[in-house]
Amino acid sequence: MDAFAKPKLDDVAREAGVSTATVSRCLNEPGKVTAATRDRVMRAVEALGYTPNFGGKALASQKTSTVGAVLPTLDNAIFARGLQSFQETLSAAGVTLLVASSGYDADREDEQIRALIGRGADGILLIGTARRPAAYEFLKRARTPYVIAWSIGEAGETSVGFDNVGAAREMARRVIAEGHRRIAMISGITHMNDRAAGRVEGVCQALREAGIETADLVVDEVRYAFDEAGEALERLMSRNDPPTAIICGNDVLGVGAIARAKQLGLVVPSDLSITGFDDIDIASIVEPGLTTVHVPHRRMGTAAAETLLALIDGRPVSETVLLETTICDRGSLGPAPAGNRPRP
Amino acid sequence: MDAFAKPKLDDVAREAGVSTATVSRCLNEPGKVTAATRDRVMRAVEALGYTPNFGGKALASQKTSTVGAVLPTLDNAIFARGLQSFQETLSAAGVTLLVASSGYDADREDEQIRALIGRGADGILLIGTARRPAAYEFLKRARTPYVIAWSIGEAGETSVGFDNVGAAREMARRVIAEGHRRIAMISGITHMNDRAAGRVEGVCQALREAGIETADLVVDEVRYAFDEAGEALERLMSRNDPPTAIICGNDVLGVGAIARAKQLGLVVPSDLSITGFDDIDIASIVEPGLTTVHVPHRRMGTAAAETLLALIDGRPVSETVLLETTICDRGSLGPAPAGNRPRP
DNA sequence: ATCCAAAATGCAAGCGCTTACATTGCTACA
DNA sequence: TGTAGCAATGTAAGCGCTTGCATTTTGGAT
Repeated sequence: MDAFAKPKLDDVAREAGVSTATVSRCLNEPGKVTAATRDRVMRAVEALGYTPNFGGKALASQKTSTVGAVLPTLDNAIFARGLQSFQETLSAAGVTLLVASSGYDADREDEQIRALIGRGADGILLIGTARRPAAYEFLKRARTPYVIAWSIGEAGETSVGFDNVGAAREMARRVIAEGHRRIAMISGITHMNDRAAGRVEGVCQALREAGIETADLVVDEVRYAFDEAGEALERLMSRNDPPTAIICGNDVLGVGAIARAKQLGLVVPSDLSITGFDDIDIASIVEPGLTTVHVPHRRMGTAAAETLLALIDGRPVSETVLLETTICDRGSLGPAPAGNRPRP
Repeated sequence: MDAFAKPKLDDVAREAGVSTATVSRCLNEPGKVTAATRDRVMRAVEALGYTPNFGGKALASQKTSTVGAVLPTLDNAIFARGLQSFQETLSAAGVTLLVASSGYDADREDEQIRALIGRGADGILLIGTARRPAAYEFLKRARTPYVIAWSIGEAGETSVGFDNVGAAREMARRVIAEGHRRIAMISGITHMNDRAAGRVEGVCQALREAGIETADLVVDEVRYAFDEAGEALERLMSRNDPPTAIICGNDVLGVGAIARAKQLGLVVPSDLSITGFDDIDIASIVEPGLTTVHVPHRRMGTAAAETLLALIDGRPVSETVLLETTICDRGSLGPAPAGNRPRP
């Protein structure tokens, strides 16, 4: 073996005085090899600094021990946190993670799914259910198993998530129970985003239950960013009938709204109640603390990984893993003001 | 072709009435093929829903169009954010990203580096310089190019980072300029973490410059978590000579410290000044805003990706890309209290 | 000692793709 | 019309590994 060439299975076999088959078995099914041989082989592997060639392995075994994940963005703590535990679980199983992000764009998501399939991902993690049919086509055609997280998928799809509609409904009920009637939402863009849409839907349901005209619900859709939430808040508060409570689609929006409300001289929650969704760190750092829906992101990541691994191995999985959410009361939601609040 | 089998190059070739070589060229070097042929081939690809087999491709071409990144954790906005732009840049170049995390553990990092090399990563992104020699061994042996981010590497290493020592020194100078003399640090664990160590070093340098005994500098090392910072703060403030300013190793610690300080009834910055490092979202959400070192994480991610891609393609790269940091004044650093503050 | 089943090992055929080299089919010019 | 020269395409040899099957070895049981 040329000193500069990377050692291959053949070299190890020669060094150890066995066949390539035995070396391969040593590495992949050590139980099938005598301790003595295994020892000799391992020593040779060590001596030569052998690392299996990925392409060869993937080609011969028709699997990559790699799974992919397509997230809207990593730049939001909820996905980063979920991904972290997802990755840890995979890593413990000897599987590596391919990461792609779509920037909340359906076209980009299609592309990324395709790319991951092309990279030989044995399975894929997807966020939410709303995407164009083409994406599901690729997956089906490639026979690549996938798991949907953050939402509950349709029948026949495997998913690990929580009830976005129900959780938002519950939060809205609390808001209503505090006496609020003029309620608004700052939501993420609902187009092609079932989680954002579900949260709006949940709020609508609660309003209907309470006999509040849902046509009156003002929903201001913005991208998930502090500033955007701040601007939405200003828009909402400068209406003729400003809300007394604003339900935000997630914590980034909630915190952004609180920050701007304070800048405008509004006191939260006595002038205006604000709620969030997710329960990320900043929800407990901001003042007042953001009352929000706690979502078990880490557990979701772990469960998603376990489910996906099972799917890949052909082990049975429960089609749906439904995680519980709870409401964290931190102070940003309070009773509706008694009289009419002056406009800012 | 069996209707259930995945189509392969052969199938496409047959369908289009050309050889596999031509199909391959169509896909990889379209310029080398007549428009008419290309058309016919593409139509066949489309009709069959062909996707190249990753293993085959990797084996034959000896590259994977894949790069890896080993981060301490994704569960810190700075890494998540940097990784996001890193990934975007790669994706634009048709390269996919393998992600692994070490949990700030050197053994785990070794493992992960090995795993990524084993997965055929064409290049690897590493955070910081402190790791055991074995890790560099693997990289060298596998001849896998790598880029170090977040720090400046040694000569011969390619890195994209900033001056941790200098930035911390600058911050400490500011603190000293505000009249503080009893200064403490809440630092990340410095063992095998050159960034954390560098920040401590920077503070020491500034103290020396100012003629302050560095032996007096109390450094409380904790893991990067709000609560840990809170506890460190309590420890520091219950000393006989509590500090009037605490320089924190990053924003997570800084925000955790501010939160605990407020709980203890301390007013920041009039009773106690606190500074951070990184400039993540929460630094501007907490009250008072955290005076901190702004690090251009996104630009770092992008630059790291560009550098790594160049390295892989054998294009020339500048060994070191040094990014500027700036100090963001947000209010948590103020003048040292005139008299002695009562202990909490 | 002998024989046999079971365990360990070896042999060699692919896995699906790229690419060096050979071949074919043009164009253009004499 | 013949042919040099080049572009387009085809041929086929690997790339490094896994694995079904054949072969050898092992360790009892007789």
